[in-house]
Amino acid sequence: MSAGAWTDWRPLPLQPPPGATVLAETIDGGQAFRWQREGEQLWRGFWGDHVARLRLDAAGRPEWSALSPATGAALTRYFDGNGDPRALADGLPWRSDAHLARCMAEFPGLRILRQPFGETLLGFLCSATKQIVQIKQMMALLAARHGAAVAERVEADALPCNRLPTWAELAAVPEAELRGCLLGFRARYIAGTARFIAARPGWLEETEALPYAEAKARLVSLPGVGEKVADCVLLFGAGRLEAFPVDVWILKTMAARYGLDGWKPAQVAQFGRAHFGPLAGLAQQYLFAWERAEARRPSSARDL
DNA sequence: TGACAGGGGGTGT
DNA sequence: ACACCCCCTGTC
Repeated sequence: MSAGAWTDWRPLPLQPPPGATVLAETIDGGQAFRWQREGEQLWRGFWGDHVARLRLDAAGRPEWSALSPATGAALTRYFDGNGDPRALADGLPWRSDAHLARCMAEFPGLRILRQPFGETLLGFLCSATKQIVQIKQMMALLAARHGAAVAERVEADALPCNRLPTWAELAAVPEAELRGCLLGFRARYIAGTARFIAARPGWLEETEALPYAEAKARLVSLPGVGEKVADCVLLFGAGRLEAFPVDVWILKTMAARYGLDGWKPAQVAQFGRAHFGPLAGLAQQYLFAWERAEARRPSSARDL
């Protein structure tokens, strides 16, 4: 357990540096569910055994402060674990896809996070027919009630610092208690998945290391994990940028911007992989960010 | 202030 | 197609 004091602020050398909008979209745009805004330019996030604060300095450069100096290296992996974001972006077909180019220009430096595999699975098991705010509440309750503390509480700072429960820990939690964490019908899925994983030591780690298709086949065998959830876990929790999760937002945006009206999710997924290539998941994140921004815009400006 | 629908980043049958 | 849970949000 770390000492209960924040380190000094240090630069987080991300290239290109994300602005406030892109940073918010990256950590709080549906990839991760454990970042909380603490101020206009200040965030606090949890992943694995890490707790970090993030902010932009006066020049817009990202800085971090944590409870353990080791969190610096973990942050770099968290943000840059999939490789150089500039090279990745250049590998997308923006030259021949005007809409994609527009999305990328709107969110320069948007990244796919490299999160811990197991807790990404937990997050997306909670995501079915839920919005981000509600998923975040579920995660917060699971961590507060069933996760171990990773740091002493900082003085003059009453916020708890719990990591999420491991799958082994979740396997020991009665389903009724899971329902108490706002999980609803997802509690049964999580309980079932926890029992499955707890009974097979090494299964999750092996799955993470498998090639995309084999890893996905194993994930969809878990209760509550279908195509969409499996692709989210592989994309956001295993760096498999070829994964192309198709949810209702992507279904809508692909229908509206790519003429895929009436296409089924599996067809859209096939189109996405063929059209966007091996980095289709990154393209998906740009499209998703664009649609989210559109939805927030006043409808009068949207009809243009 | 408070009740009341409506609908929500899917999955399983 | 529809049930599955139940909380959030917008509305009266």
